[in-house]
Formats: sequence, structure tokens, C-alpha cells
Amino acid sequence: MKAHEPLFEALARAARQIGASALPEFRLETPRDPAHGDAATNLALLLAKGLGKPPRAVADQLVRALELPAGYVEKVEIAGPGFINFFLAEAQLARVLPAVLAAGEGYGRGDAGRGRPANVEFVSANPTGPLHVGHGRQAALGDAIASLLEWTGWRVTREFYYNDGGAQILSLARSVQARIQELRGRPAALPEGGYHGEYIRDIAERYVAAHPGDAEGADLEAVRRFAVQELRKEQDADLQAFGVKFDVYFLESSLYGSGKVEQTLRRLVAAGHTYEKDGALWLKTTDFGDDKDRVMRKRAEKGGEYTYFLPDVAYHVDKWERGFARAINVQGADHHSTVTRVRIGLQALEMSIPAGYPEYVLHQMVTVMKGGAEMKISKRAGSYMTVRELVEEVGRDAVRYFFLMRRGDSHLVFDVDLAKSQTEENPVFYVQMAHARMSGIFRVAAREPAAVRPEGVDLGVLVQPEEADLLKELAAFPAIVARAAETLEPHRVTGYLEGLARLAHAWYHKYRVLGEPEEAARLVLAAAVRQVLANALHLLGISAPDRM
RNA sequence: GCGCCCGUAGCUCAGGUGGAUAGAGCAGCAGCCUUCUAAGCUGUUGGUCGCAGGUUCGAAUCCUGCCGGGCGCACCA
Repeated sequence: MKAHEPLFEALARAARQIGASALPEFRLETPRDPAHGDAATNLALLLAKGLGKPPRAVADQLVRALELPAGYVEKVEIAGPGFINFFLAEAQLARVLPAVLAAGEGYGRGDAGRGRPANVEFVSANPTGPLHVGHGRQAALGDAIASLLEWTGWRVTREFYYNDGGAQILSLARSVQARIQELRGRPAALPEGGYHGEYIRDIAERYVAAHPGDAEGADLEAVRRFAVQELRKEQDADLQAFGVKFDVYFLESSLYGSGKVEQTLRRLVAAGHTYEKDGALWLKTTDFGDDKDRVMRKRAEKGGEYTYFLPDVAYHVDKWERGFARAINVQGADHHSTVTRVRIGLQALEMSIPAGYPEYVLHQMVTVMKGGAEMKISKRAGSYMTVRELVEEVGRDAVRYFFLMRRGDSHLVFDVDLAKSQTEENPVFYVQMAHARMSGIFRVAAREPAAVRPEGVDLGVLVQPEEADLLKELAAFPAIVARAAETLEPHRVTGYLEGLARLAHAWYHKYRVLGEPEEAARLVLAAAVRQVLANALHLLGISAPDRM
């Protein structure tokens, strides 16, 4: 999969020949500035010190010692402080086209994961309300990260964890109960810190309709079950509208039923990192670098229950025991304090779970802008921008794209007006348009793009600079996917898409395909560009329309 | 107070784990339609990379200290 393999090896041989004792980890990269060629290496700069010669002299020696396969490189230059720049022969560039068409929907895939199982947990919203825009960002990120891992050879499980046990659920149940009683003409006595949203009233009404025998909502447990069930249904509908599918829905309550929580507790005690103080049971997390110890079981006066910490650890032990070589958790940055704690909990078990397990992708908050003003999100007040509203307003593709186009750890400003606009200013529209235009060529030609074959076509006629640019960009795609998967950063793919779309638009505008002497070769190029645009979009869960 | 993240063009953001003159989009300015979608294309203006030190051939990138913003520091999840 490594790019420019022949160059890489030739450089390594040349380095040995000029007397380099050890081969440093040198780079062979595509320079930003095309004047610096198609591939450049810093090898001479790295060798200079050890050889006691100026970098440019080393570069000169290297170039002399270089033995390259015939017809591979057009020109070699030494530039700047001692970079060696390679200009590939034109014929090399066009080689990407048969590769793209042969691989088709698989072009860009790799096998770094070698089929190992990975778990990606995301959204994991408590069933206490509708999904808000922050969950939307998480859904888009988590799903894209899962796809990136699949594309690089991991066997991925998408997982959703419900905290259906804790105090928040109780508060939810009491809030619904209060609204039920309000329906009976009694003043609503909402619990302290309860839920005020309009959706609570809706659930109360539905409860009464569904439970004629308990119109007072006296049965708190029945109210709780009903409310959780209703909200899960709502959340599932939102996720479905967003096109996200989970393989596993994991309920916190199941960890108690299966005895995993108890088992984890026993293991921690057995490993010797626990103690009792003030009637509570503590884990000595300071043994592992935490700034204070953490309570695992509250003292009796506080209810004597486990804190969320223990089931969290039990849950990740469960992931480990299910055989996941990697567990990746996508969460809002407001949860970052759990990162070290969960990891420490796993270390304290002393069962040889790697220190970096699980991995975390934390994302910052989302600000929604509309008409130049910020839309405030307040759960308490019940004024609430939900994922569903956003999807209904701007469409699923735009929502996904916008959530993915920024790095997770920068704040995201979601411009609703931009997301809806049908112009080049809107990146998702711009990219999809490029795909539609490529498709349009085949529609007019009455040909199937999938049926285009490069065999017997003289690709050597693709000599325009815009065509060379496109060929290089197409060749870069697999490395972009690999890098995005490595860093768990889907925004690299949206960035790539915008660049490829720009080149495609420029080429389309400047040259014609049909009826030109270069028609056959350009059809191959258009089919390949269309394929890669589609692959990148589909990888992100975004559609690639044939016309707009 | 402590911990994590962020600070790059007027705006929104990239910057491949230390490399060449710091990039892109938008906005601004100037242009381009007998054609497969002008729903687009071309050119151009714009920078103390928050500040100050340090590490080295070389720093937006690594280290230290400050300034500014966000988040978190529960026997809540």
C-alpha cells in the first residue's frame, strides 16, 4: 500500500552505498507545492549529521548513487536545504485509473486491522429526552469512525450504551408522574432537578391513554418503564432518520442482572486496591496516578448503592472479555473526567488490559446559527434543538457533512442557512454537485459509468495539467483513508473531498469529454473521479446523487 | 486552585507526529455562459501562527512560563 515503493527502496540502497551506518526513518511525501515534484524526501537532511557533511552534498551523493527502474521518474532535483524531489513520468500517473476502476467501491480500502475486532461506542444518550445536536455530532463522528476502521480492515461493532439504571431515570419517572397528576387537575410538583421539556407532557398523556387502570400515575415503576420505552423509541426513530445503525444496544441494567458488577467488585477487592472509609467502599485510584481516590459504593445514609463508576468499569471489562482488541468511545468533552477513571479501574483489576484501553474521541460542543443568531440549547427550559429538527430542516446529508468537517476537538459552528443553500458556498452541495456532473457525462453519452473499461484505451492522451492534478489526487485517496483511520479523524476525508471536487469542477469546466479526440480516455478519468467521490461520500454516510 | 482542550487571513477552519516562500473555503475586488448542469470556472487583495523564552542545521508543530476562551474537578451520570 505504500506509495512510491520503488523510490523508497532505491533511496535506502543509495544511502547504504554512500556509507550511512544506519538508515534513519526518512519520509517520502507529496509536497504541497507542485514545483517540488510528485515525491520528495528529507533523507539527505537526516543523514547529513552522521556523515559530517552539509545536507546538499549528501543529497548530491545520494542522487548519484540512485538506481531507479527505467521509465519511472522523469527528473530528479536537489532543492532547498537538501530535499530530493522526484518528478514522476506522466505514464506513471495514469496507472491509478485502472486501479480505481478495478477496485470500484473497494478503492481506498486497506488491511491495517487484519480482521481484528473493534468496538465503537457512541451516542449512548440516557433515555431521559430527545437527542440534541451534540448527540448528532457524536452520531456522525462515531458512525464515520466506525466506517473508517472497517475500511482499514477492522471488524467493527457499533454499540450504544443505555444508562437505564441511575438517579436520572428516577428523576425522569417522577417528572412524568408530576405531569400525569397535573392532567388530573392537580398542580404539578416537579421534583428538584426534574425534567421540564414539553416532551414530558406528551409522555404523560400517552401513559394515561395506555394505562386506564392507573390514570393517577401512582405506579412509579410502571411510569418509569413506560417513559424509558417511549424515549428509546423516539431516539431510535431519530437515529434511523439519521441513517445510523447499531449492532448492539447495551443496557446498564443488564450488568447487574448478569452479575458483572458484583464480579468486577470482587476482582477489585481481590486485587487489593480497595478500602472502606466512612461506611463507603473506595478504590485507591491514587495508586495509578489519579488525584484522589474514588467511591465505588456509597455509604448507607446515601443509599448504599454503587456509583456510576463501578458499572462503567464492569462494562469495559465486558467489552474486553467479548474480545475487542480496541474499544473506542466517542463522547462529549464534558465527560473527559471519566477517561482516566475508567482506565484506572481496568488497570486496578490487574488482568493485563492495556493501559490505553479504551480509547476516547472527545468532541467539543455545537453552536447552531440561524439567520445570523445563535440558537440556544437549554435542556432545562425545554427549548431544545433536536437532531430530528435539524435533519428535517437541512437534510441528512448536510447534517452529517457539517458535523464531520471539523476536527472533533474544536468547537463547531453549525450554520443552518449555509447548510441549506444550493450554491458552491455550501461544501456538501459543492461536492455532491461534482459527482452529479461526472454522472451527467455518462447520462448524455447513454453509458453506464460502471461499465467503462480502461483496457485498450490510450491513457497517454491525458496530458493537461488539470488531468495530472486529478490523477495525483485519485492516487492519494487510500493514504488519506489510512491516515484518517489511524488518527480517528473523519474531517480529513471531507477535506479531501473538497479538494477533489474542486479539481473535478475545474477540469469539467475547461475541457469537454464527449465528441473530443480524447473522449475514451476522459471517460475513464470521469468514471474514476466519480467512483472516488462516491466512495469518500459513502464512507461518511452521505449519498452521492447522479443528478441534482 | 488543579486537570484536559483550544488560540493560525475580516469570518469558518486545514496544516500528513520537526522541514522548503504558513494553506483552503467564504467574504472583498476584477473577469468568464452558442457546449456533458454558470447549482459552475478563472485571476487577485489579505498573516507579529495569542505573547515571551528555550531545544537545533530548521519550530505553527516539541519544552517552560504567562495571557485569553471552553470543559471538567460529587458518596450525579
